[in-house]
Amino acid sequence: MSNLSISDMARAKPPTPYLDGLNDEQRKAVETMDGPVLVLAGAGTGKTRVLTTRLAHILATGRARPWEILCVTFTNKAAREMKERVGAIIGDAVEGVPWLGTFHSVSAQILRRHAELVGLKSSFTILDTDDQLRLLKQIIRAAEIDEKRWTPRHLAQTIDGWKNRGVLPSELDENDRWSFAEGKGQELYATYQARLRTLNCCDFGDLLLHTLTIFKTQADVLAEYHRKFRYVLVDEYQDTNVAQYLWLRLLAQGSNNICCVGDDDQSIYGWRGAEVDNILRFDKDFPGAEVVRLERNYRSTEHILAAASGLITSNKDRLGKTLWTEDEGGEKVEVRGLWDGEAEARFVAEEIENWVSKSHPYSDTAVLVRASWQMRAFEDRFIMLGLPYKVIGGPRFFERAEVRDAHAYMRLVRSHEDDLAFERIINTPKRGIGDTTVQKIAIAAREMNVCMSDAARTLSQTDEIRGKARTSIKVFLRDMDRWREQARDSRHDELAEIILDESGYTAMWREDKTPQAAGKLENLKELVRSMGEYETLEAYLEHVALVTDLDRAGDEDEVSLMTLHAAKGLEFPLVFLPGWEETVFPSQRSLDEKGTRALEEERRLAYVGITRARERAVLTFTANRMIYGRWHSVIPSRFIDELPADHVEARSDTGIYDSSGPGFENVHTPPSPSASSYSSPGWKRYQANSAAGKGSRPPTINAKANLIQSGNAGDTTGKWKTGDRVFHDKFGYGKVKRVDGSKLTVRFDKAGEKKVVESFLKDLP
DNA sequence: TGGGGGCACCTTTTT
DNA sequence: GGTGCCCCCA
Repeated sequence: MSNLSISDMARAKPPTPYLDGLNDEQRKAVETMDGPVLVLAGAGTGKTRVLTTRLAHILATGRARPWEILCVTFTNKAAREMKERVGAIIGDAVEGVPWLGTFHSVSAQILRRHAELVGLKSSFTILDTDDQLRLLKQIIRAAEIDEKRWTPRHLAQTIDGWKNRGVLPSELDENDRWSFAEGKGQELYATYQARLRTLNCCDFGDLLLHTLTIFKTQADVLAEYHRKFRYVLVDEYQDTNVAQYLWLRLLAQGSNNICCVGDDDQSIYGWRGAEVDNILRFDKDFPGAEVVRLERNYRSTEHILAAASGLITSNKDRLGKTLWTEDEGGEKVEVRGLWDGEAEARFVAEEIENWVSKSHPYSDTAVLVRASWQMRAFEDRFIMLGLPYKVIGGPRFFERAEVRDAHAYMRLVRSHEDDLAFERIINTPKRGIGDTTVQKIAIAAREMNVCMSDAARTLSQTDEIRGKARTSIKVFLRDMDRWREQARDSRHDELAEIILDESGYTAMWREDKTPQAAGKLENLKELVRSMGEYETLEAYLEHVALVTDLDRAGDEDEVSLMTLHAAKGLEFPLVFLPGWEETVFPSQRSLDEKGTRALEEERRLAYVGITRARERAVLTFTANRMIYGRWHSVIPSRFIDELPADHVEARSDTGIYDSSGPGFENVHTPPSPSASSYSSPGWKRYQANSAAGKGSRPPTINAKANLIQSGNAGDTTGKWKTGDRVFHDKFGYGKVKRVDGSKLTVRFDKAGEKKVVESFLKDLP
């Protein structure tokens, strides 16, 4: 391993202006070459800058030509950003970095060149989740498995998990085999793969898995890529799964020049198969690896950084970094307790208006939630106030039904063998071709060993299918033939318009009087427009298969509302982090499923959240939370306790938590679920379930009105009787002394005070 | 075949 | 609380 020192390099090459302004650690990360390098880049330390500069540096110093560099990212956004930034440094030559892209797009490129090695044609289509589920459903039905108990979704997840680990059907171990439908998992997986091959299809996982198989089994192909790729760059290494890791390791064996950039503290996709372990054992996987730490944060003020750093030290599985900033002081992280979700939304909206009134733009602020259902309360409030906002990562354009229908038409025109497309649109719009007819066609197709279009053609000439269905099929097939004819000599976007029109698809939505219909028509217009941006139909379809959303103009002055996951890589001067309550954040469900590992991942999510803030981070929790129409009495997140007190300022508006003194240490944490007030049968059942690894929701506690009855988990009807233990927002815990219609007399523990709480029942919302 | 009503579901989701 | 899915009925 020869490691040139920085001065050696400076001597060897002329000064390089793009290196100006980098700090020492960043320079080291850019210039350390000739061996594996792991750049541990903390939040806000200039990760993307280092990666792009490194790529530019390799090109500028003539170490490799653009097509000799493999550079993989996870998102299209990151890939695009890199292209732009490298372009800005070294000029237009980037157009010629053909192997810069996402894991999946690079894999697709490779796979198209060698598809026949895994039994596919190079024109294979990339399936989306919807197609995948439909296919799996058919397979489960065919295997006569109870599809209620073993759902297609469940199978999709299981198979995805296997693919993420790079495991083929034949390679499953005993444990895996039994993880679905009493040992039938393996067979189903094999059937699914065989079906995909017949249909000449790939799902997302296959793009990587097939490429991996080729690398593993075809030494000459691998050698070709070893010769080709002299440098390998990887972004967000902490999010790689096992398949991606194996893929990278095989490719990097050639040059041994691999540079991975990542942050173990920001690994938040474990539930999708990402393995933090990959980054944790980098130096063992790649012997002689240099590890460069980027620890200077350019984003946040001292308090924000310290609060986040303090929190993340509770994690055991981490390499450890000490982030620092020159931006001393600033505002402490604010923690606020609110009565319920509505109060929380009111509070956040008010704070945003305050901020804006000090002549800041709305776009300075973001609300980051754990789960998307939390967004609604904020949307309601924002709409009521007329406060401009946008939801980031909402329903995806290319996943909308109407867009997918249109794609199916195009796919079927392109290839009449696309059975999935055929099934999707044969009766959309309604043509009187129902399930029975489709089933007949499917069975005939299987018997004759032809595609469904061909089977339908044959059947329509016999008496197998009669009446309306028969004429409809004939018309449909004739239309298809005509469109295929037209496809030869018309632009694909114009053809799309013709097809949507003539098939009656547009008309279907025009006649639809539901409020959504107008939006659907808009989307179809947008679809035709975006098709026009691609040279060919193939290029367009490849693009939509690998890209999940259209770019939206992001320059409007609006508050951003999104999940914590969607916030990775972004930053805002003012960040709100609502819903820091046990069961919500950390999410009870992920804890139930994966225990400690999940807890650490939730903590990393908290870390990601706080580190999005440049100037102010405001964290809120409530006492009562409405989840799926039920009230839950909730307690503050353990993550709040884990924040270093010196960097936090806590206030409470609820009266529940003792706010008599200043400072975080005076916030009274209510009893945890193990404490006496939560020792009801419901809680016990819940705890037993959790311990046994079974997911179950915490019991519902009646929290309507201003009075919470503690521990009546089973009974949520709001019946009160003498002796009930109660909890009041102002007076704390107490005992019911007398019940008189809607009037309660309660003695409160703390003050020993007797209060008459009137008419709370009739105030129920 | 297609529409209506009952019912189970309900996290995060770069590709 | 809202939605998508399945079954049953016309």
